Amino acid sequence: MDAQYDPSHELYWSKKWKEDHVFHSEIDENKPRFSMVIPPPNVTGSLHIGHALDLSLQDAVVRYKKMNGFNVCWVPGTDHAGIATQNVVERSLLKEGIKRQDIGREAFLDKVWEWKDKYGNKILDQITRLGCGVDWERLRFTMDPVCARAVRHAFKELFDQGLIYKGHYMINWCPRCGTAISDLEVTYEEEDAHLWYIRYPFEDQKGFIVVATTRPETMLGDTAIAVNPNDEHYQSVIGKFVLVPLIGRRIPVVADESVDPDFGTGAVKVTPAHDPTDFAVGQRHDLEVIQVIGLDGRMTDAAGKYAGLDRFDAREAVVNDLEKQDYLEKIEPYRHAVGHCQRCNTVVEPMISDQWFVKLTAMAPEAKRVVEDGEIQIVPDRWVKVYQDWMDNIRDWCISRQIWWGHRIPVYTCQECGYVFASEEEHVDTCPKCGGPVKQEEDVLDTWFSSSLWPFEVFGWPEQTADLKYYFPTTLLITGYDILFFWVARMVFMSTTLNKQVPFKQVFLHGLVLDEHGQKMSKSKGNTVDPMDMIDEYSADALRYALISGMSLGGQDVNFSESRIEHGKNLTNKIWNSARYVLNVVADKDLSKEPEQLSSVDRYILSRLEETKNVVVQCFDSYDFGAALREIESFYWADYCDWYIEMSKVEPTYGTYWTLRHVLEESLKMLHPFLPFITQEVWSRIGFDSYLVNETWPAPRKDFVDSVAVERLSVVKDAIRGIRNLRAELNVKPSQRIRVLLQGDLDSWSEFIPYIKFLARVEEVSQTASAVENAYSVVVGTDVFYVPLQGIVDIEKEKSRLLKQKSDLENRISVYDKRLQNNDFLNKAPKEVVEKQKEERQALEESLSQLVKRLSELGG
RNA sequence: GGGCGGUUAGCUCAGUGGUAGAGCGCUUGCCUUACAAGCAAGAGGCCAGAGGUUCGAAACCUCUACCGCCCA
Repeated sequence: MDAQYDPSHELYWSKKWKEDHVFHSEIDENKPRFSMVIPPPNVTGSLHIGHALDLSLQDAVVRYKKMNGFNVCWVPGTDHAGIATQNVVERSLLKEGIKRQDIGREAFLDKVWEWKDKYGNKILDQITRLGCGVDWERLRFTMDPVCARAVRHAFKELFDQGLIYKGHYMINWCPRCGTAISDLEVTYEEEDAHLWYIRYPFEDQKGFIVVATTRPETMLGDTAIAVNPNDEHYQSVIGKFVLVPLIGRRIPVVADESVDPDFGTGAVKVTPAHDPTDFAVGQRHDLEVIQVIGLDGRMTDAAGKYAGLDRFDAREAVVNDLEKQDYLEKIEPYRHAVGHCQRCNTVVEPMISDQWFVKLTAMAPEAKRVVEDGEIQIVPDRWVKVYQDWMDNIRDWCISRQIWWGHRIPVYTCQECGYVFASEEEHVDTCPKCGGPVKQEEDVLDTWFSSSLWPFEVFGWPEQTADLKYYFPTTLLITGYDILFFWVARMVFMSTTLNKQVPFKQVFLHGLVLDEHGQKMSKSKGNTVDPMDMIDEYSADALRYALISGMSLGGQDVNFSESRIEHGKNLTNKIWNSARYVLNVVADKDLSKEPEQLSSVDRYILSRLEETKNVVVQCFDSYDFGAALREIESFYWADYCDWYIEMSKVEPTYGTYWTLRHVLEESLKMLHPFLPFITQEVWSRIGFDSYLVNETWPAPRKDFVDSVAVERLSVVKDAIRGIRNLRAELNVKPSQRIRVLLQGDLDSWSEFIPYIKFLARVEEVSQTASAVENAYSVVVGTDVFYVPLQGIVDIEKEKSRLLKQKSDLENRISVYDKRLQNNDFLNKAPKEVVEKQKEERQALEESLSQLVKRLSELGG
């Protein structure tokens, strides 16, 4: 084994796991079941750091559950990402000067499939590289025939139940993507903008009414002015008519409750075609709807002389003309939230059009109930409230997209009789009623529609397959809180409606990965981290370490830093070298039998191992993965490597060798969910030809719990640290061995003297009945170690050392005294706490009296 | 406007009512034959502020300030 750990074998193991179907699951009624579906990543995408965290966590759980005897099934797959994928292919076609319309729908879709077949495996390879133990034989793509079938079935089912409908409503339109998008796909950003105050003259030309707007270009589509019915200023104008500046359209002043009297002048313009609130006002007052902005973001013919202008150019032009013609009262700076397309950041245009909707308003109560009743447990539970609030304010979901790549809406209209129906069949040519020709809807479904069926469609739904019955509902879902609404909630809607069952029993929502200063990563900030670069530079284990060790129980965001991943790399090197040492030492030993004799030091590390096992299991069971990892790491590095391995070098016995090896093996098992590669590699170096993930999780060994040994060792460590500290302070060369005299019960120390000699570089420890002249001293409890040094002992230095220790002790004791002299404390605190405090004070007091004695010997 | 997080060492963060921990960074000394990707020893904190509950608060409650996120 090399002195430095080389992670290049990671490639070997990830390939082996896949080739040997290590993570393949089959139905097995004799084992407890654990099933989970991967949040399917975008097939056009590559792994980003957020995926890496999400996948590392899932993999850790999968390995942990598998080692605990579960029949684990983790289903992998990718998402067809309608708009994103279409964009990518459109862009590449455009390089050849081809528009998708030029080649038509079918040819275009062929191109997309070609593209997918060529590049769509990238992210799957990356998942493999990260070490993920997914069931590759169950790999799914959301456009697979089985998923397409599921989508059609789900659609028809919901359509027939009246839970999907087509409607003429205001939706969010992205002019760049050329499609409707859902409310969730709009992100609002605060922007510095303006409020333009525009004069609308009354039709009799006697005065005008001033309205404030952030969007002057939409005035071309104004069909009313609205004021609040209770606004005294405007009582007299309600019912009157004004003329829209620049175009002269005659529009009424209406009274509507929705108008905020405190906004602007208290009077607002109403453009039903281009604003959701105005749309509602328009419906209430039966106003005309004039669309002045087209689907391409340019002004329509209805905009008169502005027709053809981009909406933002039109804004400038309109403002310009208003100013010229003296319709502009004033301009104020104004900060407000502007909706952008989540995908391309284009400013979203509210637009009225015919779209398909899922009636979430009808489905929300059940989705709410299953969480309320605990049928689904959301962890951390603070998300429950967020989820419930969202359900309380739910709006129907616009699912139609004006693109080609995706699941085409399975609704047909008979060209003869006009019958409209949804079908589950892949192709429908004739009307089931009259046999006439039918025409299918052109639009495709929101990608999230198929994603919402993911946890059951991957098991063959709607067929009631054996897999579906066995693996569904899934046990756990792990994903980031950022897709709670996008995905998690929608799966609940779909499953509770279509299956009358929850899609998963538990959801763990983790935080997002931020940069090292807690900033969101973004390309424009230039602070993104490519996980594959990190893997290349540091190893997948190190990356997994950096991500998971940064997690805390509350599901906080994880700050990613290179220093953390570097530490992960150091940890793997530490594991490597400690294993290298141990394996070398035990190489020729037959350690098959458990030893009959164990030293205190052996019992100490075995007992600490038991404590660690307990904590780690508790952490896993409470989804505290970061703490689990930190706990094992600290046990392995601080207890096992820094103390036990070092101590094992002193007069090793069979028990020592056995313990060295035992703790190594058990530690490897506990580390395996987090660092699968190095642990597997070392496991094989031990000589095992098994996969570590198929080994059994370390079982508790109550007989190894030995608090006395742990307590003894803590004192021994204090002695060693004390002597080391003394050496360091006095600049004693590491190579120089020193003599030590113990004032105290040598017998009680005898077992540990060899360790003290080795670790504190002590030549000899002998006993002394009384204080030693000309020596430094280390007080450990009631005992004193004297260290006479050749040459002159600096009495003043020794005194000041001891005085500092004395005042530290006195300070600590005074805190205890304050507490123990307080009658309220003595009466009200639990007895065992009082006892413990007394004991602790007593121990400090004993050390103090030794110090005082020592100081008086020095004449201080 | 409504809601949710956060504020602890220079930086990034853990912390379960009983006078605070880690990693990185810093100082000092060590290539001590597992590991310099390491070892040892150290320095460094009125736990954001103010009230309250409690025998006792970094932790529980209330308010304030600031930072961040989500929703409208």
